[in-house]
Amino acid sequence: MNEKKGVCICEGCEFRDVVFSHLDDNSIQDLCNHKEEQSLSKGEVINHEGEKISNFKYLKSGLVKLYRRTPSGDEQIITITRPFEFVSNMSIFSEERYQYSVSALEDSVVCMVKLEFIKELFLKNGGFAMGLLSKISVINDKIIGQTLDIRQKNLVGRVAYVLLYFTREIYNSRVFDLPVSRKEIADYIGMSTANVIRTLSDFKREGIIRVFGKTIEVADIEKLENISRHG
Amino acid sequence: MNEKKGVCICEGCEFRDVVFSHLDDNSIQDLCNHKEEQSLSKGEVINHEGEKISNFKYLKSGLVKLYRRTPSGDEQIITITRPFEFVSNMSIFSEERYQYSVSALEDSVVCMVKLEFIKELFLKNGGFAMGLLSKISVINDKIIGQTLDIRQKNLVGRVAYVLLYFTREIYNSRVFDLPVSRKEIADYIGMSTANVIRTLSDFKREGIIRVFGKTIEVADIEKLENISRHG
DNA sequence: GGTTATTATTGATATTGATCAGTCAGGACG
DNA sequence: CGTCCTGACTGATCAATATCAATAATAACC
Repeated sequence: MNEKKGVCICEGCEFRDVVFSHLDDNSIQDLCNHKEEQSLSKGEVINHEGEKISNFKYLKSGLVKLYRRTPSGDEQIITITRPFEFVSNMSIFSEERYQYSVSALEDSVVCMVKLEFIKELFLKNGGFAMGLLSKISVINDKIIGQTLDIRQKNLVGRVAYVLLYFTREIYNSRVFDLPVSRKEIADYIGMSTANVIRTLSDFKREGIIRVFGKTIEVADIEKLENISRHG
Repeated sequence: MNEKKGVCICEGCEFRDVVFSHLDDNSIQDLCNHKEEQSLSKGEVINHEGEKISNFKYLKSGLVKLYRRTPSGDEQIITITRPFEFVSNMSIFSEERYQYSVSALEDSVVCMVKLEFIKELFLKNGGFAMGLLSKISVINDKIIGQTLDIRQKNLVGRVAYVLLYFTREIYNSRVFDLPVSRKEIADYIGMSTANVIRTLSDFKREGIIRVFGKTIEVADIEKLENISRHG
């Protein structure tokens, strides 16, 4: 978990456009001086459920999962998301502590700024505040929508749904390396690991997907969409 | 659907403390002059999924359900909530149109202000912006948490969970009139109506609840908690 | 490069929940 | 007061999914 401080290359940061477009160059420079970057390897945890929130964080590169632990000790994955979709946890302004954990599914870089600093900015600058609120709302809506989508489908529909999610939202490619284990897919869609595997095997047998180790190719995306829609 | 305009009794409004505590008396008066109240009878719809968002709305009194329609035409209830917990839809600042529908489960009063007006206030007044963001975050976290809680339980656990939800969060009483049909409970917890009814009958048989028509009394709340926790 | 530990896979079986069909009870209304 | 209609309820059966157990395939590690 390697940390760099103050290295300011914000000019090229994609996130700038999303939330920070309301800041002038001075404010951005100021922000840069307050930011820290953190490189994380696959598997490392970014936030722990229950930990005190002290930084505003966003994902600069990589891929993360947002999850919590159920009373029975299982992991429940809330969402999987890539850069700029993920702004800290949702609740940074309303809660003292993280509601959920976040960890890296691929090597990732997280950018962080002291929460106090962001709060001041938020209070001073209405445009920034509005941009941030919009961003957080969109993320929340996405999570809620996803959860409801999944809830309303059956096993095969859910598996098809995640495959399409990786294809479209995460990798934007019909061929990709699965960044999660079968068990993690199961934790995400709320089904048993054995049945996730079985369903993937079925898809393989029917020629809907091809599997080479961790690499998956979606061969028949229309069929997958149909299954996801009607499942 | 009866509308009153400009009647300003904001001094007594509980919502004021929640979000509007950052406004001075003038701003509040100004806000009052821009607000409209709407009385709705049980069953009436407050927002339609897909409709254009033009007002900031909050629930002054009553009880509402937030729901959407699945592709197959079933209703999927996202949450059931009482006054001050519900601030318009989440996405008022990020989306053009409502993502979900909202309708009244009991006679309700909704207070509304033109969205433009709230946006201006948001831009001008950082404290107000922060208050609003916090409120929206809390609501979102609650919805996400609830949905995850439900997802992770089995049939009996889910039914126990909603009964406890009504007891604790909605009515704060072990005796209450169910504001929803059995089918709505089913749409809420994602199970079939028949099985919801069966489970309620089981609870009745085991002496965990008593049922007099629409009225429910939770007789053994510890047992219900156990079922909810382990179910 | 062999050994060990995980993770993936599959089949058999047990549970859980959905569906279907039918009855019942209560309210709305002529 | 009867009839219609809707929501509540129940039993029987069927379908979906979980669980358990036993290998196979991979990855991790000395």
